[in-house]
Amino acid sequence: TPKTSASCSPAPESPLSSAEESVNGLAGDPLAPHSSSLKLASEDPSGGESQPGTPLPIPGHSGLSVQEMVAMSPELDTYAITKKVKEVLTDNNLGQRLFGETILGLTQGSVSDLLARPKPWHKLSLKGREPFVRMQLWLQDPHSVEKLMDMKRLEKKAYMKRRLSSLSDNHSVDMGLMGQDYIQGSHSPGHQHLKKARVVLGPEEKEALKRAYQEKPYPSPKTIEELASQLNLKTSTVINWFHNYRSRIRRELFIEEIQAAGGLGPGSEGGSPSLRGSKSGEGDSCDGTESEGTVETRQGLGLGLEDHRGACKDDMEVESEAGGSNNSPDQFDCTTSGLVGAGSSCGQGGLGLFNFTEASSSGSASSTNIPASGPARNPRDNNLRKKKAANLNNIIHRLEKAASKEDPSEWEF
DNA sequence: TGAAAGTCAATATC
DNA sequence: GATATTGACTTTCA
Repeated sequence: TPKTSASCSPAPESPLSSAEESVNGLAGDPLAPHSSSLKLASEDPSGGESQPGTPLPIPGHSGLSVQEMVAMSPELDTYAITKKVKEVLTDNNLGQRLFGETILGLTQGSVSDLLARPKPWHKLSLKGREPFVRMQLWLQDPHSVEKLMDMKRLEKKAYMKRRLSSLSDNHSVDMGLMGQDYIQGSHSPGHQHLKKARVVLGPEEKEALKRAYQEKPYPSPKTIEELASQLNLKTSTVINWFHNYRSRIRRELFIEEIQAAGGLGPGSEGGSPSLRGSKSGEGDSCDGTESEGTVETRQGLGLGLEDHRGACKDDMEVESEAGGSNNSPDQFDCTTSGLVGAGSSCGQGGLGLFNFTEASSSGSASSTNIPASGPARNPRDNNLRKKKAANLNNIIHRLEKAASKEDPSEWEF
């Protein structure tokens, strides 16, 4: 995991003081967290642990529901947010589980996925945007880290207490450990759940499914049946696999595109996911039908969290507008992704999360996502192009097939 | 209504 | 022990 040290990032003890400064400068912003104060579960009089599904209230915005805040939020750079969150968590040795359960109301796996493969803002539903808004607000809280640390300490303390009492009770069974053997929420031995056996597909099965996907990303029920019987799987497993694979490959391609857009290699920093979003993967990638906005700074936040809409921006165009990849990762806070817009100056005069700036999504000019020409900049680029070409070929193939059949019911999509 | 999005949670991996 | 992966399921959306 690459760790970057932000040249103008705040000290770990106050990771986002610059963000707060910028936020506090927003007089009149109804959503600016002026008196930002995360209410951690440790502050909960009940002392109860925060669980996924019961995220913390949004600090400083008690009058607004999360949904309202999400709806009012300007476009956020999800990639920059997750990058910063990862950085703060790593720097302060805070785990995804604690962060997820306390701040986002999500499980560790979801957090991991979210942090590793954030989707572009404009591709997220309102629900999907919620964790990013929460992350953003968390980042804005100058005491976010210490509160989470307190939480961690409390958890550890409670755990030790449980261990100790179970030991002193001299139970034949260690209740403290036993809970782990039961499905969450049911630690009673009397409710020993039958854990649903998890289907684990073997390499050959996966390979076969992938091959089938290459042939037909949207297999017909008949094909699914055949695949299921050939591989000795349930049809629902095959259906699920295709759903998941389509969804995940789409995200993978998105990440690759981001890196390619910035001329970056794997693991490189600096590309913004929202530079260019695309539906890719199963052949519905940007085909010129998706509108886009102009690349324009949306908001600064003092975290370099500008966002850029550009679903199908030409690679070279994006590269030039984005400023290429010359920016050092060290400059993240100020110049995330090399996308610094007016008003973003690392905590000074930056804009808050909910400070609406000039929206740019209206003026749409469609352009193909796959450059008709232009030299590939790196092997990853080539790879991406090949994938895109394959997808387009797939679309063309299906269209041709469809066109050759008069009866629409015979069309296979 | 079907596909996509979002998430959980078991399990693999580091 | 923490994080990553992924099959399954629920919710949302067009």
